[in-house]
Amino acid sequence: MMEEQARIMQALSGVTLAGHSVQGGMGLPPPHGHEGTDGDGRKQDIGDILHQIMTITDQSLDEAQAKKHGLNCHRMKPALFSVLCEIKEKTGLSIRGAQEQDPPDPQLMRLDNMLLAEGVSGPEKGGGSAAATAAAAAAGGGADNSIEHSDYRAKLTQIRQIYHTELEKYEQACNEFTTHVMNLLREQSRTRPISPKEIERMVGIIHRKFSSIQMQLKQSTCEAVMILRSRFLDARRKRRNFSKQATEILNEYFYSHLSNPYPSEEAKEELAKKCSITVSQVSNWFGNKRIRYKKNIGKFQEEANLYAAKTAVTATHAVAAAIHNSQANSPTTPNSGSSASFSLPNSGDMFMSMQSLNGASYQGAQVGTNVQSQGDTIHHAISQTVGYNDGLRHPMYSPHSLNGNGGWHGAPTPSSVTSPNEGPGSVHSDTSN
DNA sequence: AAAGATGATTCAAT
DNA sequence: ATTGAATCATCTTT
Repeated sequence: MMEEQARIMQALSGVTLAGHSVQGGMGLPPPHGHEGTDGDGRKQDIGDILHQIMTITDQSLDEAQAKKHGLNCHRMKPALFSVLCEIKEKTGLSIRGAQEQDPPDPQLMRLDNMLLAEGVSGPEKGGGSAAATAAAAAAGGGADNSIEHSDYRAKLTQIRQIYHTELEKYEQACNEFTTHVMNLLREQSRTRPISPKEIERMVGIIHRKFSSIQMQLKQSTCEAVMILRSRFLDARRKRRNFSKQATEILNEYFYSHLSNPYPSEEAKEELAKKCSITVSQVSNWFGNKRIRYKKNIGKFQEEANLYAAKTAVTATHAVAAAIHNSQANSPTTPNSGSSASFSLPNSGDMFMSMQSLNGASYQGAQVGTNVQSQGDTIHHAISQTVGYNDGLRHPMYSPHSLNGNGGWHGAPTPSSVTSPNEGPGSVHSDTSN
């Protein structure tokens, strides 16, 4: 692309450098064969001209120069010139009015904006890194990536350099070309009337042409940046497993809320903070976890037992305290005390953990009234607990754990009392670790 | 290198 | 807007 342009420039400048001579040559042909012959056989004209140019000799050049000088000094010249001016005045106006709009190309603006946003066309250093970090933040990751960034930034800098040098070349070429054309026109203006407006218009045309070329450059630069981004910043390509700790936390939450593993927005935020990942990553994780768990519960039993036991250890205290609490002031006062607000309500899951710990022994001594209704969940827990107690689980997982029809969403625990109150009061006290 | 695990994305349904 | 399901692309394990 640029090469062509350069070549064209080369050629043109060659012509213009020899400008005087060529003009002389142009004037050389049949005295009446001037530049207005564009009506019919243009190709033939070009062929003729080429032929004439090829056959120019020094001698003929001198002759032509002499002739030209003669014409310029002709006594009738001023008069003829003014006539030409008049004619032009009458015919030229219509042309001029037609091409007088310069709408800012929306496409170009879009490209410009994007390049600016991407830090390609902006200021040298700050723009690039700012855009890079912004993009990184958007892509998710957040904290870990800095080494990959340097690579990305290096490539981006490379692109920016190429872009700038090319742009500069374009600018320079445009300027050179413009000055050449203007020189040409000025030279010609001695023999034919050329108004400044016309020159201006010509310059405008040239600039438009060049800016369209620039747009191509910008376009391809944009593409390059996009490709680079997708290569380096697409999180899918640079997948990093979460830290052991993070999966630990997530799993704890998941298995301790197995009856309804849909963390609220707040819970997600808290989990995200604890795991130093983003909220959407938490959502992803739970989405994947749910579907994969449901898809093959057997495979997750061990894990489930593990985390059930783990949370049970901590939950036991809580539940025990709660039990104590509720037994202490069973009559009327619920549990609005300032002490641990283990709002028993959400203990549907806690209870499950208890089950895991104590086996079915707890069945009779229900705390409040609420737990009974969690039939399905309890079954689930029990089935898992059995496997856990056996040490090595035989494939005795109960596929009905998810409510037979499949689960969480389709039939959300037919229970009436306990679980629904996950709503306002449940601050999701995930003090599970 | 093949197989499995895992985080992310896409698409349709709600 | 959120979710389930399928799928992709990568990482990890075997």
